[in-house]
Amino acid sequence: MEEKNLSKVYDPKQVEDKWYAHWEENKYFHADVDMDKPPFTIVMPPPNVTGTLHLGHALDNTLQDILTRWRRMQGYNTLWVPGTDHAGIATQAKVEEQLAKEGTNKHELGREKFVERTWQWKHQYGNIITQQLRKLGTSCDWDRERFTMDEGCSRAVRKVFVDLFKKGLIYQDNYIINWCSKCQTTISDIEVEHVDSKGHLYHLRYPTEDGTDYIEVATTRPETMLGDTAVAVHPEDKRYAHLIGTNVVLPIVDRLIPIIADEYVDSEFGTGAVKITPAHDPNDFEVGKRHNLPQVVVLDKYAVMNENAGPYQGLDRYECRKQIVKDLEEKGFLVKVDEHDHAVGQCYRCDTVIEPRVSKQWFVKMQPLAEPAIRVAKEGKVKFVPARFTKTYLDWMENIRDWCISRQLWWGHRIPVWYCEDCQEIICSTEDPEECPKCSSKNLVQDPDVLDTWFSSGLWPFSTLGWPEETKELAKYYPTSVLVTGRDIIFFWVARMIFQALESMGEVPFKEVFIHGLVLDAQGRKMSKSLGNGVDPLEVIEQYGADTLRFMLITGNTPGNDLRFQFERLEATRNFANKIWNASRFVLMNLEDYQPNQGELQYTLADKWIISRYNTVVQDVTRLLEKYELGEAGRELYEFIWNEFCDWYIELVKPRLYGKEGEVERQTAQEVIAQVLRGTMELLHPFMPFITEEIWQHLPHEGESIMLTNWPQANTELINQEIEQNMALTMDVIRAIRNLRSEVNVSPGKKADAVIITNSEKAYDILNNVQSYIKSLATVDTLTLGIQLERPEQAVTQVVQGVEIFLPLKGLIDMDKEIARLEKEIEKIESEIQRLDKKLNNQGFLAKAPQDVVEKERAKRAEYINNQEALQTRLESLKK
RNA sequence: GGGCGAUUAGCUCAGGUGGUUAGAGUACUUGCUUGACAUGCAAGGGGUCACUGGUUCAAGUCCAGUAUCGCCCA
Repeated sequence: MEEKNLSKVYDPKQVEDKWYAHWEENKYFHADVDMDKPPFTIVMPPPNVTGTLHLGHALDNTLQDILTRWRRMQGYNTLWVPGTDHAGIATQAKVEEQLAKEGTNKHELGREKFVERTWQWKHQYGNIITQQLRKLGTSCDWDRERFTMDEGCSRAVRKVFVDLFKKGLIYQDNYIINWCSKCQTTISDIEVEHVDSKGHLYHLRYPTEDGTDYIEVATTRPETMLGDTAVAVHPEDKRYAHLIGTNVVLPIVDRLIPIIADEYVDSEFGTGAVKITPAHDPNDFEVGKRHNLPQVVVLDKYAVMNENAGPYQGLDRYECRKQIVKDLEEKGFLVKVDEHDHAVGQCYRCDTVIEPRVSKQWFVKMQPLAEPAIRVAKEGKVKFVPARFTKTYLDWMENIRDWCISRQLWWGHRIPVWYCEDCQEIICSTEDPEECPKCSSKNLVQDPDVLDTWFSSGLWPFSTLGWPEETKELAKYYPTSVLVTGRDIIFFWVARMIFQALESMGEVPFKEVFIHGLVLDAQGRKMSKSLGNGVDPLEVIEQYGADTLRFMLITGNTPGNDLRFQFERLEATRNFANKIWNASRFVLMNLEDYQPNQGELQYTLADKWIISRYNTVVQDVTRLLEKYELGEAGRELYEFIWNEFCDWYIELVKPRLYGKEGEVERQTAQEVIAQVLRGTMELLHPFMPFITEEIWQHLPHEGESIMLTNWPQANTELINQEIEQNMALTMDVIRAIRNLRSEVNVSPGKKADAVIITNSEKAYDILNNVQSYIKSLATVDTLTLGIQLERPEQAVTQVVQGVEIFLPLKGLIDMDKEIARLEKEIEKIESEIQRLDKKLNNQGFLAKAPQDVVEKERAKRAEYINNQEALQTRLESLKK
């Protein structure tokens, strides 16, 4: 930025990439583990390697970057660990897609080659998102970037698995799981999304064994009847009591199945009798276990009917449904079909309808792990911000079910379990075993499944710091300070990190969890590929700059709430960046001969005021950041910069900077404006890192970079209420004159005369001192100020804080209009006085309200009375 | 069915521990080639704070209930 050739419009492209490269090259983001300062640590929620940056990432990482930059400036030993997640299903799907284009598939390639190929893919495309994060300005320690499948993380995964296995907390069992027939893998309960949809309720008739009677059952999935192994009724349901223990004949397959009694049945729903398919429904599975019912699997892993489906073998599940309904109807077993709304489980990745299915899988036993995880949240050792999310977390933790962790994929952490082909021994080990420890056979086969991706991300806060090695990083930076993530991911990730950390480290993974909402489109809908309403943050950055995107995202809402993405707000924020730019341009233009700390300075009211305001802002912004109120902090900076620094201080300081009032005056103005702007840029730096660095570098400063400078400290002695009040009066008077000018259409460029009359010596002194401000900011030619002056006849009037302001305009005033205006104003003030009178005549208020509140109300009343009397007097003199 | 959140200006949102004449941005009206900025400046208009009760001297703010919308869980 050559001070003389600044462009009038801020162009982020000239600034952002340049500074990011500079910071990164100089290792400013790198944390020195040996630095003897208290640590501040964040681990980044690792985005999927397959992913590209979306607005959710942008928000999440902006929040983290603000906290990180702020703490770093405060002097903490600050570490922000970045990284990516291997994203099992998603990544595998990408590579499979590639193979399909090449006319091959993973089976032809073989497992080993496929995994190699996926690593290749990762090396080629896996850093797209980390490059995009750099565009956003994230100040994470790229030297410590991690990947959930790198060597260290993989060691951590194996160790945890083996430890849990040895404690009996990981087990293998035949159980009903959620099967995605498209992804060809199991998924955990929380990966199933329940989507409301319109379906049908089919009422079927199952004849009794002797053929004299029948029982009617209702189902939404008639094709599963082929796998029915019982009909259940409620034990106290009188309608069916006589049938319990007898058999019915399953239509079409002609198999005898018993009628059983189980409390799970809801007598009110449908006919009160339900068909039981233990192999294809989670509830039925439990019923089946209680009653020792056989499990008849009728669907294969492609959701196609299998050999147990008799004539329907080979049909897709939905074709089978059509066919079977038709057949049942023909044979008289179909009673009726009702419309029925229900929630259908879908795969969160591909939206395919999930098929519950019995199969042998690995599980984590949750009860013993959940207990300490509940305790730390209740005891506040892990604190959620906002606090209400503690309840979301606890509700889930307290009702948790065992976690199915095996996935039928090739990309991921392979389960460290081997089976001996000779003696059937099961070997669980952190190292690949050479031979069976029992029979010494070398005929070992590793379990083909891999682990749920969230198993490894659950270890992220300590695996990234080197665990299970006892690294310096682990000692210094663990537990981490805060975790920042979206509220949609509390169950998936936050909960799992907490219990994994408590189990493996014996300590919480982070002290606080800062939860934010989702970024929605302008209409308040979730952004999704199918709706096509997504906004690409990189395009936004290209068009508006990263600072603008960041600031818009964090000032647009309050913690935990969702945010609507509106281009209008983006423009408004871009204008703010431009405003900062131009204000700085102005300051720099007037700083060419500036020499810091030159002799005695003469501070004016405006100087003392902006210094007082600045120190208040330092206090407020720091306090708000401590409370994670980042949006409020940003908004306060916005208002300070635009409304106070630009609109008032710069305007007030112009004459002095132009040298119209002497050399010391000019030097003082330079000193104050340079210091306040520099401090303000430092406060704003965590929010808008690029533009603040660019400006800071051109202002008088010490140090290499704004991001390494000390966070401003408030000097409370310079916060001065009296100064602020005096300035408020000055501003009120200036506004009043401007308002009067506008009322009577005196064009802004035209100078006018003004008369100011007050009966207060204090007000006189204050205003006498700021005559030059009033003249320049209200474009006043001759200003007459006095205590007992004669009131001009031909003039318009306003009264503020008991001070009467006149704009004498001979012949230009419509007296009737002016009278009407004054009457309206008096009316308004009188209603306020009435309101205050009511309050001040209330004995309860006088007795119970704090004294200072009462005093404040009295003072307000006195001022209104003062104003009202002045206006009244004026009105009467005009009416004469 | 259970839980959580939202409801404040035309629109998008702020409003620590109750006490402001209820704010901002945007949109709107009027006037401005103001020695940083028209991505700007100045002056305006615009709100029964969803509804009903309650607590209190005092409620946008606290409590209970109702309605509408959204999210999560079953």
